[in-house]
Amino acid sequence: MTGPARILLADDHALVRRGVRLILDSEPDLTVVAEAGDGAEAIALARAEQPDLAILDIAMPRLTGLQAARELSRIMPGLRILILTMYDNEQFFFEALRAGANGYVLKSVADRDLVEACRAAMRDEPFLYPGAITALIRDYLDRAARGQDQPARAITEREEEVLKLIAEGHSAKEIARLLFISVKTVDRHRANLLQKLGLRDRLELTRYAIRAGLIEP
Amino acid sequence: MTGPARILLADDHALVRRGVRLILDSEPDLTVVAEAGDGAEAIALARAEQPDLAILDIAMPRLTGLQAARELSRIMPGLRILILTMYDNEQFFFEALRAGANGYVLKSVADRDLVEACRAAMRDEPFLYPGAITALIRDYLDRAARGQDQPARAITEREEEVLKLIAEGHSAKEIARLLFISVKTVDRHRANLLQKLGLRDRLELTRYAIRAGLIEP
DNA sequence: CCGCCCATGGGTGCCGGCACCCATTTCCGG
DNA sequence: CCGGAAATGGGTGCCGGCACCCATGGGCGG
Repeated sequence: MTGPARILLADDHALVRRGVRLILDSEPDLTVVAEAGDGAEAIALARAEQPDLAILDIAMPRLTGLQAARELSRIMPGLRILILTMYDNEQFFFEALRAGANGYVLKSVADRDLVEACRAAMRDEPFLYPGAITALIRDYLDRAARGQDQPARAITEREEEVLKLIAEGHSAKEIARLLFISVKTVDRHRANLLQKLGLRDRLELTRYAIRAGLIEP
Repeated sequence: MTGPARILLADDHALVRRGVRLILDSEPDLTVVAEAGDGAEAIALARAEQPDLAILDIAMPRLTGLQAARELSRIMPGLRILILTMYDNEQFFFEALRAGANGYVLKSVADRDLVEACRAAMRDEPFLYPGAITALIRDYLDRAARGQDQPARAITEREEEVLKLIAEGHSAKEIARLLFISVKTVDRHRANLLQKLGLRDRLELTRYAIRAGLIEP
C-alpha cells in the first residue's frame, strides 16, 4: 500500500467540486489533490501533480472533458480517467471509451457509486453504469451481426469551429463572414457534421454542442 | 434561538445534493431535513416537512425550480426560497425575483457564499451575486428613465407546451398534429413566445428551454 | 504513386421558419 | 358590462436550412 489514491477533480462549478471533494476525502483510500475549473487547467494540473486518477466533467469551458481525456491519455498513459456527466447519452459514452476513459459515471448516481467507480478505476477495472453496459453489449452485437464497423470518424477542428458558431445561433452567412469562407463551404461543413453525428438539423447540433460543453445554453 | 434552520434541498443530481448537503450540514446553524429530485417532489416534501428554507435548482424535471418557487411562495408564504442555478442569466434572475425568491446563487460560487446566502435568507435579507445586483440596478434605472413598465407577462401553459415541443425539435406541422390545432396557431404561439422572451428564433427558444430545465439537451 | 480525407466552392430546388397583415370566440376581472 | 388577454385560425411573402448534384487542390499514409 502506497497511501490513498491521488485524485484530480475537474468540474466548472466550484460548488459541485467542493461537494464531490467532501464525498471523496471522507474515504480513507481516496484524496483529492487538485481541482480544475476547465479542461485546460485539468491538463496543466495533471502535469504538475501527477495524480493517479482524473475525474473529468464533460461540459467544461476551453477544453471539454472528452478533449482533455484524449490529451491526458496520450501524454500520461498511466493516468486513470473517470468521465462524470449529467447526461445518460450513448454518443458521449462511446466517445469516452475511445478517449481512453476507465469509467463513465452519471451525476444522478448516489455518492457510493462514485466512490466505487474510483476504486474500480484504481484497480484498472472499467466502471460503467448499467444503462451504459446495455448500450455497449447491444452495440457489440449490432457490429457482430452486421459484420463490419466504420469507426465513425471524429469531427475535425474546422467542423467543430463551425459547430460552435451554428450552436451559438449564427446563420451560414454570418459564419462565412466570420471564417472568411464561402457560404457554400459552411453548408458543406454543416452537412458533414449532421452526417457524422447522425443528427437532423441545426437544432439538434445545438443540443449536441450544449451536452458536449462546447457552448453554454 | 430555536435550533438550526431546517432546509429542503432540491436538485435533480443525487451527487450534487449529497455534496451540498455535506457543505450545509457542517454548519451548526443549518441542517438539511429533506432532499427532492424534482420540483413536484420539492412541493410535496415542503408540505410534509415544513422547512424554513428551500434551495431550488432551476433545471429540474416535472416542475422547474422557478415553477416550484411560484407555487411554494403561494401556498407557504413564510417559506424562504433560494434559487440555485448553473447560469448567470438575467432572464431567470428577474423571473426568480417575481417568483418570490429571497436569493439567487450560482453553482460556480464557493461554498462559503452558499452558506452566507442561506443565513441571509434566514434573516429575511435578500442575497444576490454581484452581477445580479448590477443587472437589478441597471434595470431599475432603465425603468425609471423610461418612466413606465410592462411587467413582461409570463408565458402561458399552452405556450410552454408549444415551447417544449419546439425545443424537442418538432416542426410546426408535427406540433399541430400532436396538439390537434392548426399550423397557423402553432406559428402564432411561437411568435408570442419569441416576442415575450425577447428571442429571435427556435434555436434560441431551445437554449432557453434547456436553461430553464423544461427539456433535457 | 495512388487513393482517401480534408477544406474549399458552385448550382438548384423544396420546404419550413418567421414576419406582418387579418379575424373570431371565450373567459375573466375591474 | 366592457376591455383585454388567451387561444384559435387564415393569407402572403422572403429568406435560410438542408438535400442533392458537381468540381479542385493539398496532404498523408498504405
